[in-house]
Amino acid sequence: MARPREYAVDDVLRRAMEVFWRKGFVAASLSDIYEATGLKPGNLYATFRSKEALFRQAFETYAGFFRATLPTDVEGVAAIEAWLGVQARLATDDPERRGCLIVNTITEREAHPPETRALADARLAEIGEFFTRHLAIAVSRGELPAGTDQVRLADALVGAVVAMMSLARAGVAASVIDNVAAQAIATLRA
Amino acid sequence: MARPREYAVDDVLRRAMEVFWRKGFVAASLSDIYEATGLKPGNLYATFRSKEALFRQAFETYAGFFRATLPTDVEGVAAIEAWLGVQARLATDDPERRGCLIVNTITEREAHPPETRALADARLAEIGEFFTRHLAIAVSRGELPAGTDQVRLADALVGAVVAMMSLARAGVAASVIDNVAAQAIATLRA
DNA sequence: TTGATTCATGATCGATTGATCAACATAATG
DNA sequence: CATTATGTTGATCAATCGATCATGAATCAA
Repeated sequence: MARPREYAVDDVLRRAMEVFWRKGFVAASLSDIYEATGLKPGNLYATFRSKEALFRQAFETYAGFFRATLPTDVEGVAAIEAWLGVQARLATDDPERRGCLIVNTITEREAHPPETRALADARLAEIGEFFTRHLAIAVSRGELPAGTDQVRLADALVGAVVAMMSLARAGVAASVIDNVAAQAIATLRA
Repeated sequence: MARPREYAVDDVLRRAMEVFWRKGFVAASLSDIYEATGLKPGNLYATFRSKEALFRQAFETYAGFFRATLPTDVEGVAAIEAWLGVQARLATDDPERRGCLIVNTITEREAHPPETRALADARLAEIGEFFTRHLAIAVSRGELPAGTDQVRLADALVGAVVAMMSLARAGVAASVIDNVAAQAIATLRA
């Protein structure tokens, strides 16, 4: 073929992700994207079909980073505790308090076509699967009582993560977010 | 004076609220508002200074309805349980799954000026105050142990409500939302 | 009835939106 | 070197955005 790209697609996606994450999909204009990425209209549209398609790829870029925060060196209750702690730290450490792009996208759901909604649904489901898997391990190991309502607990833990991210974006005190995580962890120890 | 209004301001605010609630502030165009309220541009701007000012009043209209869901006939643990149940039911019963305008607004925070952000902050704080008040009552009544970390519990309960509303908008199964509420209630009974 | 005052209407504003496209640049291929 | 193929650029598009304003209608007070 001919003429190689002068930029890395990954780099552009990461920069676009930052814009969408901070401003939201609707409020983020393509001018914002041009400025953040250095791309020009024609170029961007040749590489990424549309604003919506670009968003989808930027969203998946975010999902990749998000997935990378999941602990891999521990299992069961320890894995759940570790990840809640990581999420709390990430949420409170961000000076811009952007929250989580997945949660933000869910709130903007109305503005997106079905394909994008499905993508957000799938990423949210992944979070549930993480908890479901490690709760099962925890019960099988005896870290949690055999009678534990694993589904209810998993749903509540998803709720805790979603809450931490929403509250982070609200700009509440770090202690509030820490307390949501701490209370969720305390429940596991009961 | 002269010529009375042909419409009730309350009615217009309620209709505008519905639009903002469903579509979000940025994605809701004034055309949407004109259609929903029947008002014409000049008229709307004469009555409500700007889109942002209209939103603020519509937001406070929502806050009024929201506040009205708080239980007044019970106190302590019973009040908390009752309200979590009411919120779960409202969230899952809504066929449009709009979630909560307060939570939605927090996510759109970046798009709003300081005044509007402060309004959203204040409404979120109200939720915390409800839990704080009834937790104190619960402890003083002996419904909860004296050593209860009331601040942590209040933060977690705010988190539960925020989570229910975010998850409602995500369109998750009603059981997930019910489980978030149920787990929060279970924590109070431990 | 007249004058004053408020309300209602819709055309219109400049700005910005997401998106397109023709022209040109650059690299690999023959 | 010429051809082919892809990448890059920025002018430009129609549509829509939030917002304004001149005009006329409607009501009350005098």
